[in-house]
Amino acid sequence: MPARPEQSAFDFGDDPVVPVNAARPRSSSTESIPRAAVTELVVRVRPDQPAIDRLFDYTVPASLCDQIRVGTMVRIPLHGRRVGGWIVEVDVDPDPSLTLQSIAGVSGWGPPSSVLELAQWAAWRWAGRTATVLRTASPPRVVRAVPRRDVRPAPVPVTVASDELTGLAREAFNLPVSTIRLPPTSDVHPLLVSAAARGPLLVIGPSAATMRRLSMRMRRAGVEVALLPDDWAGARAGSVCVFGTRAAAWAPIAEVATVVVLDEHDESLQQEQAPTWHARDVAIERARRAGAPCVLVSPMPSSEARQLGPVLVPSRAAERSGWPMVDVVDRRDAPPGEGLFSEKFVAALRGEGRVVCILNRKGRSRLLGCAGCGALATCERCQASVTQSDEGVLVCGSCASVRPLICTNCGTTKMRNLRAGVTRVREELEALVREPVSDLTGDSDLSLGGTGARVIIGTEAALHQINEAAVVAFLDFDQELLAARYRASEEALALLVRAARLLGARERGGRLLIQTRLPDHEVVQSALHADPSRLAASDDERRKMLRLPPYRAMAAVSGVSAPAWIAALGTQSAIEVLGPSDGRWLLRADDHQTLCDVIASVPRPAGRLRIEMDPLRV
DNA sequence: CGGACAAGCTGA
DNA sequence: CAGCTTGTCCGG
Repeated sequence: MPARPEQSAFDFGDDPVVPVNAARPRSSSTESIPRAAVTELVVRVRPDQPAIDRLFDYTVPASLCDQIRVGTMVRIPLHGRRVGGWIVEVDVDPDPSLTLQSIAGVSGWGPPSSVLELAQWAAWRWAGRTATVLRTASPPRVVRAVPRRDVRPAPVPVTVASDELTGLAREAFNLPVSTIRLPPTSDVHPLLVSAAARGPLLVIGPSAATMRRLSMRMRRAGVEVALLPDDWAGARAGSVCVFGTRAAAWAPIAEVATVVVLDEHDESLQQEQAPTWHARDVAIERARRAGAPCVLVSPMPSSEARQLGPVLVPSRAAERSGWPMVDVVDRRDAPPGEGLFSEKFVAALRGEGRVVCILNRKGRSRLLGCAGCGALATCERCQASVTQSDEGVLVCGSCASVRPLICTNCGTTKMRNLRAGVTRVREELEALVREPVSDLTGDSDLSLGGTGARVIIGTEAALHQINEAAVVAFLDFDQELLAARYRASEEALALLVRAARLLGARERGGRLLIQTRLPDHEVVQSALHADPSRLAASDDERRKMLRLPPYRAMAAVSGVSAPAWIAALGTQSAIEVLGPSDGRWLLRADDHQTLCDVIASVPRPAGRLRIEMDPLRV
């Protein structure tokens, strides 16, 4: 393959680049005698160590001047050692009382200036350090050169049928922030093609596999695409569509005409480690700064999205066809002893095609009772309930001590499994269908061989690892509906969305089977009627009443220096301090502006302090 | 972050 | 009081 022409550092168009001879004499009002006609170029650098949250000035050797621009990654001498850093400003007037050192070298290309500024905003918004965010925004490996790209006209979409979706898209492109409610199995490709016709497009979604697939289809449609994180240099070259997962919110593009966030409701769009930035919110701010529309897409728009802008809804018929058929198995009057296998489930199991059974409990048993005296099996040390591991021994859920399978009350070794886990249910299923049944949990490694079994039982991890099924059955959906998390309902519906994608559109005939004692629950009803607004309505009410996000801004504070920091925070009328519980405080304010400003105003003591903005658990 | 330097602790 | 640990400061 012929080598691609590489562009030299200074014929690149997006940022103002310093000409080689930019080192100009600085006019200094405090000096009456003019300095030498040519002084050295001075740059301001942010070190890549998050703990050093300051900027430092350095001179640039003439030999490196042509590689210097805002964002360039450099090595700098600092306090007797060398650290990395980003140039944040070029040609600055340094404090004349300082003697500057010279940068030690240029390591490569970095984010454009707009992303540098966005990172600084995110550091405020999620109470973190700018350098932490900038690391995410920087190339995974050193980028020495960026490909030259001839700017070509944006491709005209190959007459995408002027269907409903493109109509909704046109509406969305005229709004700063909006959400398109697209059912789980519908195809977003036409939407992306019409967005790409508007100019540089940024597409962010939760799944790397999906983003790869969508980017390849886009390429086949004649659009130049850079897929992150691999093609960072290609994205940096500009005039291209960029696809990627949550970190792509920091894609190194100077200009963007449209930003699209797919599966906006998905929790994996939020970073788990602090700062806990959310790709949706970064994307919205980014689009706002660029004057571009931000289009959120989701089969079940989050309450955050509903708060941020209008939700554009397809016709009832279109939405219905994008959800699978749902069988709700009402277990309220299940005969005792029927266990997890209802008649309807057994019938579905005996049909054709792959059956994926979901039970969010690992191991053999999560709750055991003695077959002799009826006592619940508990830990000898801490009284918590014990579970039975894959190996058959009893393990305490809270102190992890292990003991053999014996009743501490009467000495019997016969135990009744009151809440079976995946390992045990796999054996029962195998006995029932008389064919091999595979189990699949987060610990399973599918890369070796994969599971060829027709019937699969797994935790929700199975929904990420299998991509096709004729039936998906939730054996105990109440566990999801009743989980003690404030987002439990949304998380439960998100599981049904995942399941729907294994089944495909309604016309394919796949069945989504839900065993529950709460058949009237909004989550179940939303899936049954292909109408997520049923959950949305009740969710908004509840969140308003309980003063939860998005009606309030919240942050969780923990870590060894949390008590000291909370003390320094004191009592302020603008924010409410709750806790501590388990060494964790909750802060609440009317909005992010208030909460973030207060947090930023309190200096951080030394030691570990974790501030989790917009926590998933409160 | 991590090097420098100071103050504090230990043992003969 | 040397020799070592622990803590605080600060960087261009």
